[in-house]
Amino acid sequence: MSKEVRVRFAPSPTGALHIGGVRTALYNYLFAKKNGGKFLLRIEDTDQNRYVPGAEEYIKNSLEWIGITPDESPWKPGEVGPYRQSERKPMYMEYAQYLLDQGHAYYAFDTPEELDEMRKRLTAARVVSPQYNSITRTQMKNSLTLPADEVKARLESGDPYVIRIKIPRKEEVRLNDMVRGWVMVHSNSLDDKVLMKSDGMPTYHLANIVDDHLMGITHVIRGEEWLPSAPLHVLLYKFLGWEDSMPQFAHLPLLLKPDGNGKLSKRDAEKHGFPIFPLNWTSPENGELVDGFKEAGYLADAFLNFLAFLGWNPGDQREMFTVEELIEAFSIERIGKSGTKFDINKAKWYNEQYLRKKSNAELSDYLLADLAKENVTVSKEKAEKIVSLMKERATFPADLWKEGRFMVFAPKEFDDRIVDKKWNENVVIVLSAFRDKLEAISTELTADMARTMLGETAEEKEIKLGKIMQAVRLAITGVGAGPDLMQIFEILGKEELILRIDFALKNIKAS
RNA sequence: GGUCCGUUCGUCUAGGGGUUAGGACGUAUCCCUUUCACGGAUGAAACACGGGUUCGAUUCCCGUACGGACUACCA
Repeated sequence: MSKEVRVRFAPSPTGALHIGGVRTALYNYLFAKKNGGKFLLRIEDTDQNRYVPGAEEYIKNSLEWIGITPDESPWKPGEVGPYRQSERKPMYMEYAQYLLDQGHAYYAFDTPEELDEMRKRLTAARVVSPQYNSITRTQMKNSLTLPADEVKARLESGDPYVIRIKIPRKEEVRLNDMVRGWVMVHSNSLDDKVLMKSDGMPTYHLANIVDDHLMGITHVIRGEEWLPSAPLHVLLYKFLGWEDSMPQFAHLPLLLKPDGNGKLSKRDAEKHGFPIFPLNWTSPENGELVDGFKEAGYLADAFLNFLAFLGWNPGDQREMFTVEELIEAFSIERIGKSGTKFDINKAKWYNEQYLRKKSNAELSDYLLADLAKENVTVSKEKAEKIVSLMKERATFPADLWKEGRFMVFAPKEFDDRIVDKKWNENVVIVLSAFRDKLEAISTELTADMARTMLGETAEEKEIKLGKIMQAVRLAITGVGAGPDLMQIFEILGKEELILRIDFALKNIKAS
């Protein structure tokens, strides 16, 4: 029997969660659920300088918005906590010490200035990539070069030090990535990465391996930017004696800029006017507010569906998926290898599809909320009617109101272009006569009635209805295009219609 | 520069030794609609290049080009 699948999403609380991060979280979630496993959230806050207040909550809220709440997290601890690396600080030294004892790590006392100097010197000597490695470490101040008593003295006197991994020479490091296959790297190209910082905190590399091990992580699904350091991680598992329980790796393709090349950034989002964060984010540093997908009007299920398809596909031609269906269909084998350019049009398309699937009742809540902001109230029933007319033409819930204001507010101005083109005597004749007929009826106006009445009126006046239809629309709505006019008439009702016709007749002047 | 990863329509992708190289977004045209949108139909549009291997390569191999990631006491 194989052990339970456990995966984790491990972001750093350094700011708003980027859409790529959300996708990583989603894939982890889908994989966990597909395999009946657990999805954990671990906060990687080992860099205290980069900690941004509010970022943790933001991550939590973002995941909750799309409904992928972790099974274990700082807010819902399981058995393997704490779930914040800063709170796990005391746990790491033990493993660093073990590596030290095994000769797989060493103390290094070089100051930042000395490191800088070393890099400058190597660059000047035209060394291709200046790094702290098996060659250069022999010229630096560390427990490999310094006499044992000096090392001891330095440690005892509290000299600042870091612990570095001692990368072996001439060793082939290989790993079998679930999306990329075998990746091989020669240890000579690896450098002696810092494992423990001078502030006593582990670096990502150590913390990550220790935590994944201790938390029973079986699969590491993360962005491709980690691929170059994966061999280092494999070495660490080996040195710590955890080779047998080493998780399987899956490195996800990157999300790329929509134009040109490179990794998708906040800058691109601004440039093209689309969101890049799931939720609104107000930077604590400068108070700047960046729009999130949610606030921009993207529906959670549409966003999730869209996100799932950024680098993955089910292998058949379906593309509308609920979370449950995604879980069912998901597999790492079907994740693509190449980077994915971000296309906001596809996101909009998904949103339209999901918007149309929503019931009028549900959608009317959005409309009612928007109306409330302008201190307007209409009945739920009327709101639903408006929504049913508007939803086929909306991309975002806000469009319901933006494009349908005339359903509630009588137009005060009329589109000049349509006035110029379509407004004439015939329109005035038919509209006036229609208005009087409206006044004469005693029942509620229905769309069918309106259609018949208007048709008859035009016939009586011997005017082609087609010639004046758009002008009639203009008189009632102020604009030249929109949903079926007769349906609008029904929703407006005859009193409102009469008022609007009177206003139009009085205020529209043909040029 | 070095290491690693990648490359099918504009974009996301399916496919995989013999296919009219399929779908979706976008786009064009037409139909529907007394408007616009929705919807429907149809079209334009792709295997980066060069060598192998093979009867045959877009598919396998090698190179080249191009793109990307990484190259911190950041994750």
